[in-house]
Formats: sequence, structure tokens, C-alpha cells
Amino acid sequence: MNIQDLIKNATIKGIGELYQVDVDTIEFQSTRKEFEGDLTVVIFPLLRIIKGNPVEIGTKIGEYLKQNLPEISNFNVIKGFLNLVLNEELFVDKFYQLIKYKDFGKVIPLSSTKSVMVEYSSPNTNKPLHLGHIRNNLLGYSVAKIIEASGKKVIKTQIINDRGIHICKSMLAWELFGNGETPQSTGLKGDKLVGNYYVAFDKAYKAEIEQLVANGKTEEEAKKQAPILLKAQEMLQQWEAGDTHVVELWKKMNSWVYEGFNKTYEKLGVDFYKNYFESDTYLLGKSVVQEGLSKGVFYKKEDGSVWIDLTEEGLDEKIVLRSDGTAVYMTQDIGTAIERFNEFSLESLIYTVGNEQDYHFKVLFLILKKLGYSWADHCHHLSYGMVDLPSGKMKSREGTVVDADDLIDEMTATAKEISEELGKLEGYTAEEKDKLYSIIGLGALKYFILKVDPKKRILFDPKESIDFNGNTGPFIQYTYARIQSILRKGTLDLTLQLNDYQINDKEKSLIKHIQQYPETVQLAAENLSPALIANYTYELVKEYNSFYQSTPILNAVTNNEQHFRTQLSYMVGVTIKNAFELLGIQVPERM
RNA sequence: GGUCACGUAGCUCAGCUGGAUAGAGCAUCUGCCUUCUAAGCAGACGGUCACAGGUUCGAAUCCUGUCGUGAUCACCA
Repeated sequence: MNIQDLIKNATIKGIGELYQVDVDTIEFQSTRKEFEGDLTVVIFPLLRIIKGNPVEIGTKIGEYLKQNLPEISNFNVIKGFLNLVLNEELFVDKFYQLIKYKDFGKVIPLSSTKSVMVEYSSPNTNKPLHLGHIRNNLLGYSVAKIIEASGKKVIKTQIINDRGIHICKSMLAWELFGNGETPQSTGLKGDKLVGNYYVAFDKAYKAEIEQLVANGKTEEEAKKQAPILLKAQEMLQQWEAGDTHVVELWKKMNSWVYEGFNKTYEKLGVDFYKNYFESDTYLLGKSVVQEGLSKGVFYKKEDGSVWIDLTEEGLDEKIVLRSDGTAVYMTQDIGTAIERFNEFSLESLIYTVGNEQDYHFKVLFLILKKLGYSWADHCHHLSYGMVDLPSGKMKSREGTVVDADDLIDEMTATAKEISEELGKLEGYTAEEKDKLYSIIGLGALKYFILKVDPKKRILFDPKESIDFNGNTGPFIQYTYARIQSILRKGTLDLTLQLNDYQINDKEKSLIKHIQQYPETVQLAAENLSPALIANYTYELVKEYNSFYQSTPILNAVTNNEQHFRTQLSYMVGVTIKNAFELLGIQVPERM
């Protein structure tokens, strides 16, 4: 049990004894720095149960606790706040408990055999990944890690949108203008090559529209009648009919794309346990719709299309099956969700998808619930804001996207530039340096994105690139590297327990922070927010740096101080490493 | 127009279930490298928490309304 819980229980018991009342909720918080004390009891809420003056009540409780609990060495009352000063030995004891705990930061797995599925990335196969996907991937991956650390099994997955009109556009353009180009013949990454043809299609399409408009068509007509679009639509029909030539081409071009995606995923450091393909799932859900129809959850319109009426829930009517009997996006998602819960023993399912689909998921979960699936309440939409550029929204067709690979390379290059300027890496091989630049560059990028609350939009300015000072990944990595340097130079003995060691305020504060880590992980898992972990780590690092610079160097202090400081540094290092692992960020041994 | 999200320092962001005098970084200014890595530390400057009401011992936090920004309201995905 941690110190806080111990005191909490004792306080509740104490108040019960003192006033002969049942207390269930007591508000605790850690004492603010300006005041003396470690733990604060807020008296005000008690006034509802215990009549009287808050200061008097606080003093009475404080005196009682001081007399009866050896853990409490002193107390003071300011307004309605009872500040408890804890015995310092407690912190030292706690510290040695933490050091010995090998899986520090990880919650012991529950005996539950159920898993949490986290879906993220989910790209289309007609274009390369961009900055928006990066936010999605980092968020999804990190949340998966955090949930894992909170003691649950996690299944990471993506659903690849490998079928539809978009990929047909790329395929058609490749046939028309491609001259048989391949990733091998061009040296381009497969996803880049296919993306280029998507752009080529759009260019040709626009030219045709212009031509048609010049010939007297309205723009709307032109958009629908452009020959190249009609051909793409025809291709989609051929694909659905299983036309050998089209299917072969589709397989070939998609395989190029997957090769390219995998390289990007590898660079980003994300992975998946299972991939779903839309070409396999797009027919799912139709039978469920029939079932729902007979149950009266859905209804059929005159033209044969199937709908659900959600007006009672404050939403509107939503189509679930087209009049020609084919599936829509929603149908497919209903089917896929059911299949996933059947295939795996899932406790919950998390979709990492941008906030432009908030409405879609609200409806999806509601439909699943109406269909009678009790797990519908355990489906979550991990919604995140768009990543905007100073120039406005990213649009792949207009070439205003920030390409994922380019961005990663740029970050690495910036890391290199700054590192060289500082010249700390003399004596390292080129290979070691490159590895480090990549760790730092990616660390900067990942931290920059993850430290922001997922719900909020991010304004990303590629020109200003990313700061390496302040609340950034490299700053934290740097602190970690410095700690490793201390450990290399000093002697670290984790078995040495200094029970009579007198800790100072900064050491105490650091121990409090470290101790708080598992709670932060738990909280982050509940809120699906890596930002909590990121900001926690930054605060720890600030605290550590302040401690570190305010203390004399190691060989100028007593043996005991040396040992304790080395141990404390070690523990901060472990905490940083653990936290960054949950964010998918590597930490360097030196930098 | 309906619905949802967001609005905190010049800029980028924290602020957990309501608690004490609103917190960082960047930028600007002042100190600190013969000392374990100065990608650092200490300090100064900077706020009508969009606005107006309400709930209460107490509101940046909860509720209502207004304004601003964005998303969404397809037989697209």
C-alpha cells in the first residue's frame, strides 16, 4: 500500500472515532509547495456531516492523527486545509520498496482472460501515409502500450481500406500513363509510386472536366461524365465481378503499397498483431441487418433501402443498406465489430479515428446496442483532432500534405544539425551517430504530438520544425542520458539501504513524483490519453534537473549522500524509460 | 440551421474526480560552465481562464445562454 492510502484509511478511521460518524468521502490532495506538509485533507466537505468551524475541526483531527499515527510527524491548519507532515523515514522506506520492484510502473495483470483491441492507422491504399496518420499511429500505439501496462492484454490491429474507387483511380492511371513502372524500376517506395498515379488521375480528371465545361456542360454534369471517371467506376465493377486482369493488377499495386507502409511503420516503431482488409470485410454485416429488420430495429423504405430511426436519441435517420441491397460503411462496421468480438474474447474495443467521424461512431455504438450486444457499451472511439498546417488543411490531392517519411527524415536531419553544433558526440562511429539522430528526431516528433490532449487540434509548422528545449522529447532524453553518465561514473548499489538517511525537500519531492507513476499510468489508461504520461514525465525531469543542479558534485559529498543520490538518479532514469516506452519513444544511453 | 468538440500569458500547451495566491516552455531581459553532459539551472517580465448569468463555503473546472473556430449532418469511406 502506498503512503497516501495508508494515511487516508487512518484518517477516515480517525474521524469516525472522533466524531462517531460514518465518513465515506474525504478529499485528499498533495500539499502545494508553498505550504508545509506532504498531504492535505480538505475540511470543507466534512462540514456537511460535522458541524462547526473548519479550522477547529482540522486542528482536532490533526492532533488526533499526530498522537495516534507514527507516520505523521506534524500538521498545520490553514483555512479549511489540514496539512499533514509525514515522517521522513516513510519516504526513504518507500523509496527502497520502489527500487526493489522489478516491474515498477506496471500493474500486475488481472486474472481476466479478456483482451482489449485497439485499432489504429487504417490507411487507404491509394496514397502514402501523412502527418495525420502519424498522429493516429502514435496515439493508437501509445494507448495500446498504456493499457498493456495497466494490466490488460492488448490486440493491436488496423483495417486496411484496400478496395473501392480510390484504388481503382490509381490503377487506371498506372495503366494509362504508367509504361509499366514498378518500385524496382523507379527506385520509389511502393506507396509513393501508387500515390503519384492517384495524383495523375486527378490531374487528368480535372483536365477532362475543364474540356467538358468548355464544350457547354455544367460543372456538375462534367464531374459525373468525365470519361476517365467512368472508366474507374467500370474498373470497380470489374473488380467486384472478380475480373482476373483487374484483380491481378489490384493485388500487384496493393502489394507495393504494403511494402511501403511497412517501411514507414517500422521507422515509426509501430506494429500490429492482426490486419483486417476491407476487401474481406466489406460484405459483412448484411445478414445482421436482415436480423435487425426482423427484430424491428431497422425498417425498410419503399425503394428497398434499410434505415434506422434514431430521432428518439436526438440523432437522425441513418441508412444501413442501400436500395440495391449493397452495404454502406456502417453495415460493414457493424459486421466487423461483431466478428471481432466473436473471434477474440474482447473486453473492449477502441477505435483510433479522427474526430470528423464522431457522429459515425456515436451511431455505430448505438446501433450495436439496439441490436442487443451488451458489449456495445465497451466500445470507445478514441477521437483526435486534425493536424493543421499554417497554410490550412492538408489535402492529399492538392499536394499540401506533409508526407510521413519526409517528416521523419527531416526531424532526423534537424537532430543531426543541432547535435553537430553542440559537438558532444566526438569519438562515435558514423553508424552510432545516425542511430542517435534517429532516436532524437523521432523522440522530438512523437513527444510533440503526444503531449497534446488528443481531443485538441494541433497546429504543426514544419518550417519551425521542432524545439529541442523545454517540454520536448529531446530535453527528457537528454536528462536520461545524463543520468546514465552518472551511473557509468559512480557506483550503484541497489542492495544498500540507508535507513537513517536524512532526505532534503528536493529528494522528498522526487520520491513523491516517482511514487506517483503507477497512478498516472492507470489514469492515462482510463482516459486513453498519452498526454498525461508525457506531462508527468516532463514534470519529473524538471524536478530532477532542479535537484541535480542544486547539489554539490558527487565526490564532494559523504558516502551516504553519494549512494542515495546515485540510487535516486537511477530510479528517475528507470521511470523516464518506463514512461517513454509507453509513448513509444526510445531513450539514448548517451547524447 | 441541427448536433458535437474546442477557446487559459505575444506564441505552443499543462491544469486529474470543483479547493489555497492560475502553471510550464518558447520569445524578451538578468545571473550561473576549472565542478557528475550548460540540449541545463536560478530569477524577472507577462493573465478579465472568450463573454454573461447560474449552482455553492469555494468555479478555469459543473449547468444555461451568447460570441468565435473547427468538424459533422451522403444510397462516400
